[in-house]
Amino acid sequence: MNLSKEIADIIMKMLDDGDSTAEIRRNDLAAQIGCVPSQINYVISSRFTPERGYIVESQRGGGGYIRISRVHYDPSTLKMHLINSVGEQISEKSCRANVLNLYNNGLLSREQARLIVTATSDANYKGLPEEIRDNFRAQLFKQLLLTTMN
Amino acid sequence: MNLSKEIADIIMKMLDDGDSTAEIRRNDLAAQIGCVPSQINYVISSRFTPERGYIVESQRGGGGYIRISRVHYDPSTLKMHLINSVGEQISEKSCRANVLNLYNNGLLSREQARLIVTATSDANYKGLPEEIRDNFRAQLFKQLLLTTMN
DNA sequence: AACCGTAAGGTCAAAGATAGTCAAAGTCAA
DNA sequence: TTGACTTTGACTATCTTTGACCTTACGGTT
Repeated sequence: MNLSKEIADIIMKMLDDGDSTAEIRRNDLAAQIGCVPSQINYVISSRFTPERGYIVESQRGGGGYIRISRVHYDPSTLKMHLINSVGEQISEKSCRANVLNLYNNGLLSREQARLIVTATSDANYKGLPEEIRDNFRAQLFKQLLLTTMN
Repeated sequence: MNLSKEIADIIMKMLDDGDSTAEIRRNDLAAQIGCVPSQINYVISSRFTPERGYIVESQRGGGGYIRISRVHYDPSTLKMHLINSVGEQISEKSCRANVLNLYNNGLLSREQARLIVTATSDANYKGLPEEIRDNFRAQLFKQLLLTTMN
């Protein structure tokens, strides 16, 4: 297992244990794991992002800390944001990434995610003219997202 | 036996052994077999495709991996019969009726049924040439049903 | 209050570690 | 001979790890 995952797991564990809040001392954690302190920052900025539903606060100086908390956004708000941000076209890749993201955030069930990925896969667009696939996908993707709301 | 088959066999074996999931490290496997790493990609993209019931996830960088999982389905279900009975084309109406039927028989969750109806509605096929809509719908419908079979 | 030293955490870019893509070359059966 | 499938490797993209240097906070001292 790589360092980043190890660190992420530790933080996750703390979040699950307590009240959805993990407070760490960067240097101590780094020393405990045996890595450079900035590695902690890397893990936080790559995995505990606001998009994934985390809020991070920190304080420098003596008695400093990093506090990570998990928040729950209103699912339909997030989905509406996404729908609005998808333009007239979307690539298969980008679509898939968005679905994965929603799934990881618990905004789509596994079943839903799977169906949406299938419905927006180029593999199933055989026979559709290349130049309209991304348009069609965008249209369908937005509609499918809407279907998962309410 | 050629390389590709050898690699495919190894992955198949892993899928059979465990919980229908095989996680490999591309470079290691390539070294073990004695081929270039990209050969692994070739095997995966030619044999472990979504159409054949596999889902592939991967991660680059340190601690990277390729994870292949199989979605299995029970061929004796109504779904399989239905899939086999859907030909090259299907109308929106017929499609909807089938979904409703599956739902009423508890073979699809409400969520799933809703998504499939949306994905196969003519309302979302604006921009698609009339003459290919039913073909397209049939193709997508079958694939979506497969996706729900896991 | 102003200053200063120490104790945190923050940033950023380079180096390292994997995986992905693509096209050319090879193989083999029809 | 041809076409589909396979094999290779150069090049690319992405994620991780590390370390040098920067900024901020707190607590004494003057």
